Amino acid sequence: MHEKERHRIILSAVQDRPVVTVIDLCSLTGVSEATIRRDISTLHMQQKLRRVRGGAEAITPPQFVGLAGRPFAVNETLRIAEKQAIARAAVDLCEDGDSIIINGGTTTFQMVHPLASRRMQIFTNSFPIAEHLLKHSKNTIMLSGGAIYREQNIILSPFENDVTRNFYAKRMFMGAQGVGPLGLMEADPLLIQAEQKLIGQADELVVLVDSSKFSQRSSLVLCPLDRVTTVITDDRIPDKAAAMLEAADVTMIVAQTGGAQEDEAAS
Amino acid sequence: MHEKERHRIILSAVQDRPVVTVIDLCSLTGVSEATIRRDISTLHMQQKLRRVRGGAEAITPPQFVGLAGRPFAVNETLRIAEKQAIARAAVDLCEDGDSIIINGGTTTFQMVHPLASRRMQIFTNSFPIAEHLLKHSKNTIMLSGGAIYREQNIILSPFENDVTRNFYAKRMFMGAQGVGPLGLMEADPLLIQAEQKLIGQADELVVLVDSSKFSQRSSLVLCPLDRVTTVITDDRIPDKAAAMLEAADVTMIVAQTGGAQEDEAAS
DNA sequence: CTTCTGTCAATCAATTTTGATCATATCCAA
DNA sequence: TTGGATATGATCAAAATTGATTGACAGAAG
Repeated sequence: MHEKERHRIILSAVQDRPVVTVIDLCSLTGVSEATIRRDISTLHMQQKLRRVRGGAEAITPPQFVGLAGRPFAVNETLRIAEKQAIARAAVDLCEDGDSIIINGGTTTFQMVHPLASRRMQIFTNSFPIAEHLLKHSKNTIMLSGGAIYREQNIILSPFENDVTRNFYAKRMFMGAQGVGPLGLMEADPLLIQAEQKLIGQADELVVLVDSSKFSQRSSLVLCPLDRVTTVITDDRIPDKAAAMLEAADVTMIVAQTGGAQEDEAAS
Repeated sequence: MHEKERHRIILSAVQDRPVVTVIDLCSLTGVSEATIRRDISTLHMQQKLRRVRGGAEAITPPQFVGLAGRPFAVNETLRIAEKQAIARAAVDLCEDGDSIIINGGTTTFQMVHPLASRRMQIFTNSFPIAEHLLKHSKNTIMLSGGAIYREQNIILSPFENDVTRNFYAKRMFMGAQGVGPLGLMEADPLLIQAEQKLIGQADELVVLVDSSKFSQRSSLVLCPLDRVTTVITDDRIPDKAAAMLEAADVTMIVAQTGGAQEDEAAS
């Protein structure tokens, strides 16, 4: 058994379980404890795992959901003011009693705050959105089934015939990584899959993107612009992008980031 | 039981209720009070929780988020010791890597603490169980789709062809309102519907019921006894009930409520 | 006021884990 | 094949963890 082989086995075992003991790894590899300890030391130096008393544990990627219950810890605070203004404009499109679909994302997540005082029927594939609305609102919440992907914070089923197909709404709200002449773009294939599953279950497609997204380009095209009914963005949208949207016959709503809007806050 | 595992379980338990006593954590982990106190001290230094007299509390004050916030607010504290012992025995049946189904309920919810240090595939229709495991464990979580019923805390889809049909597991764990000669009984038709949807997706059916459930009678029969593989209960089970289970060829596991119990069961 | 109970810190013994050392085995190149 | 370098296994002392015991202390009960 070569060193590389053992290291692969150790790393594999560490991924399988929260903690692996030296003894476990001994019986797994058939070598002595001393060797396993040396291997763990080496891998610890290489940051491939963390060494703990009695064995090793997987290096924990920065806990996204763990700490204060704040999902999307990294992205959450980026352009927060714009996202909140955009999300508020999105909720303003709705009335109590409406059925809507909300696709998971950091921008759409901001819709939960204005939605807290509403009573609507909300279908989502986002666990944090469902969680928040469940705790802080009286909306009816419907959830798509499937596996929970921790990194993306969405629920996705690999099957075609799930409950998603049985829910139909007037509007669907979603974000995007970028918006260009080719349409909506996304970086993560998993998100593409989740979004394409929901598109088609609603009449109108409302896209929430802050103005920086018009200069973003990603590798994967989600859907063409003419499928989009409305784009909500902030007031720093480039003229060229506005023209592009107009040419594609997309309704554009510009949310004012400034304070002009906040005294008529709905209760 | 290694230090990391204990810490996971302690943090998991602390999130569950406003305060956890040292004794609780002893029976939950199977180690001595001294060790638990040392662990609490360590976690207190790490700001992972706050240390209080008699035990520990979460660093974030218990969120008072209305009725639906704390799962099962009323039932939660009833017979908590029995439920925890039963739930622990249930998790002891499983090994890392297993696929299981957990039906929502107050007893099955207690499985989340011993599950915190596991790495398994878990399918559930309970939002609180999914939420807790997502935040405090590394298990793979799969969720059934549908509407979230706030009172029962479960997710239920009225459709036949949802993702539930695509998940199959070795074992399914569930609670019940009562157990009698006719079989498992439940009071809420909604719960019946949810449970019947999951029964059949697993080989073995493991029922978690504290001993008081053998004198309960409810109006609705969920399934006959011969569908049940195993019943886990506590040591106050009446002889008559034990005989009934034996007659029905049901394996019975009696979880010891007291602190001194088997801890060599693992692996 | 006394007693009792539960909690906690300190201490000690037992066990486990670790680090270091050394002898042996294996591999690679000359 | 030989020589040297490296990897492995075994052994043992040091260090860390754990469980049990003890006494101190605070609050409840009598």
